[in-house]
Amino acid sequence: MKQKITLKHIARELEVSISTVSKALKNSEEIGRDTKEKVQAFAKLYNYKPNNIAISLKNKRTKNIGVIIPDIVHHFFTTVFRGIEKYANAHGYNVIVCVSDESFDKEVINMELLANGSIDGFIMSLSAETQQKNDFNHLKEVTEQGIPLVLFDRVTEEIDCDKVVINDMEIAYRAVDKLIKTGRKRIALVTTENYFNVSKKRAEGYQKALEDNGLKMEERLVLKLPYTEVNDEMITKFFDTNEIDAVLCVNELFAILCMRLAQKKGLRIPEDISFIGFTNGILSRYATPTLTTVEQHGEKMGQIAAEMLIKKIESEIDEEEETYRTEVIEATLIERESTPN
Amino acid sequence: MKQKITLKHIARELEVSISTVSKALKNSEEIGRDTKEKVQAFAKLYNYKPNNIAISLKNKRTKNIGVIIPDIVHHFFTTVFRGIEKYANAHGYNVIVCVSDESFDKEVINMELLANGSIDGFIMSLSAETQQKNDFNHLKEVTEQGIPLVLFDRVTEEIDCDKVVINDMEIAYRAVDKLIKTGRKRIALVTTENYFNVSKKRAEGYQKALEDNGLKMEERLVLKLPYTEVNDEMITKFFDTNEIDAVLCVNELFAILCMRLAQKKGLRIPEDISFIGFTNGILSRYATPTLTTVEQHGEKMGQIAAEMLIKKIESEIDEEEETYRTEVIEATLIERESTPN
DNA sequence: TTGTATGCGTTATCAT
DNA sequence: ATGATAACGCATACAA
Repeated sequence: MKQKITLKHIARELEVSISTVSKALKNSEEIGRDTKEKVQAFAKLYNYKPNNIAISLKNKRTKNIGVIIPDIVHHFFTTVFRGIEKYANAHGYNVIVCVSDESFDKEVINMELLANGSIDGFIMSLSAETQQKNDFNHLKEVTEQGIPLVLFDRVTEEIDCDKVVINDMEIAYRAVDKLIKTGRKRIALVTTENYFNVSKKRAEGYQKALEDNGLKMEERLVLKLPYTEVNDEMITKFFDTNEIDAVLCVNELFAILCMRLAQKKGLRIPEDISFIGFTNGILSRYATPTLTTVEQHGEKMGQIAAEMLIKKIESEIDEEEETYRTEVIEATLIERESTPN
Repeated sequence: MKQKITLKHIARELEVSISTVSKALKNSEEIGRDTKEKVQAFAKLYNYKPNNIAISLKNKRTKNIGVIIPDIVHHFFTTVFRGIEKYANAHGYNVIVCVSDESFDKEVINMELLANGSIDGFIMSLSAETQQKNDFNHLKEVTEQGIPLVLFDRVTEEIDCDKVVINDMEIAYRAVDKLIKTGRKRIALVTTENYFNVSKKRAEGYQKALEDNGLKMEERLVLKLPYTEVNDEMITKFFDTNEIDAVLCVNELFAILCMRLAQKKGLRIPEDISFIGFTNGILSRYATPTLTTVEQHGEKMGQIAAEMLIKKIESEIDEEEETYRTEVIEATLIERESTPN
């Protein structure tokens, strides 16, 4: 087992001082040509690489980014993560991921753990429970310590920091408007409990589009499903007790589930009923029929989040008069078979 | 901005020495009751938390695990990752993820970077390119340095280390055997290029099942698709030029694509043709018809990999007579609508 | 009971 | 041109 070699080893072996070795390896002008060559050759031979931890301690810079997301087995988050990882990696940063699992406690614990020197900044999306409790003290503490933070998608106005979101309201508006333009009049909204910030925004867009087109929003055309463990009955009952000719779903899975049950009921898609879902994931592309969706550009979102974070990390702005941005990414409607054209 | 507080700050403020503070916070018996209380109270008040980096440097232990996977937007890897993350987190470890993006170079670069002190051990699945090149020097260097390594799924026999795999050959055998038992005779295999270790194993199981049942394997019933950018034509042509009554696909996506095109051709599933795919992902559950698949138990795989790694990290075994295990997880056949029952 | 000194691996400042 | 020393934050063996 060849142990990792350190400056000290090289120094001892070559009978020079540690600082000479350090300088020689950095090609410092103040070291003699032959000494430099000797040291560099030896270092190459034994494959010397500086120890990251020691450098982190010295520089008070870890070159690590902490990413905290609610779930990793989830197309959208995965996509954002890819964007983060790519950008970070290309700029010399590594990524430490913690999954909050939609739990407030896990989010807090992980955040505090990483905040003790392991990372230079955070990128995160709030857990369901955190949004529900409306408790953001852990975020506040981190920002007060001067650790840069970027929130994406599931954000909160309670915290002053950089944010990346999509134009949820506008794109929901456009989606519903589009449904109306194709003659649909009884348009349902399938959503989650509205402590989800994004769901709320999407519902607003839905409502506004209806009203601007002279339709009024009916509560009974809004179905709120639990975030996990959806059961078919709720959906079936919803379709049975309402005449519906179009549906906007706040996520892909809800849309797929609804399409299935609607089809089972004998409805033809898109002739009798149209569907649009948020999250342009893999299901949308391969469902039958294929689903018209809102593309959230997750990878771009991640890339921008990473860009904002690294900029903050590397800028030397004197606290206080700090300035924060909220970047809004334009979502795109991807039209497929579930809506007529 | 309240700066992170260190032992030094506390010591200075309380006019005691750093080591007294250090010991007091560890509740050492050798510190006087009142001093301890004073220090602990102060530390709590200012929310003192030891700096992870400093501890890492001291202990030569980072409590970080490096995970290198080919792709993160991929159900199987994501699932394994979740298993790793959960287990690691529950045992006090954080996870640094690097995505090799199926590239040999990225794999090498990331591995070398992390190996310089950032992590205590690696969990990885080989990139496509690495398997193709059959070059594992980067793995060899890491293990020679005494850094524990666990390979999963895409493994190689060239490297001596712990491994976690599924019984690819057996489960492929069982799948094909099952197809035969339901009367199928012309069974196709849709696979990738066979430098993928797992694909090769699955092909072996396929062939053996045929032969054990008195059928012989025909090359023209084996379709090799490129790993990315599959085009429909290749598949269509394959179905047009061959009479086929069942298909085994080495992944979920291939199965979904094939099912679509078979249906387009007018074949009924599973009456005219059955399908079984590897990877029990989200597509399988929501495709029409739903797909019978091989469940690879990714989360369990990740959990076991993490368990093996952490055990190695924390064991004090004297190099040399080290012993490595290969854990084989039993895959399960999940029967759905794409096969008759 | 408390404090001093040393070391983890590196770099930077200041001698020589 | 080279080396000694201090510092990053913490822990611990050893003195006092």
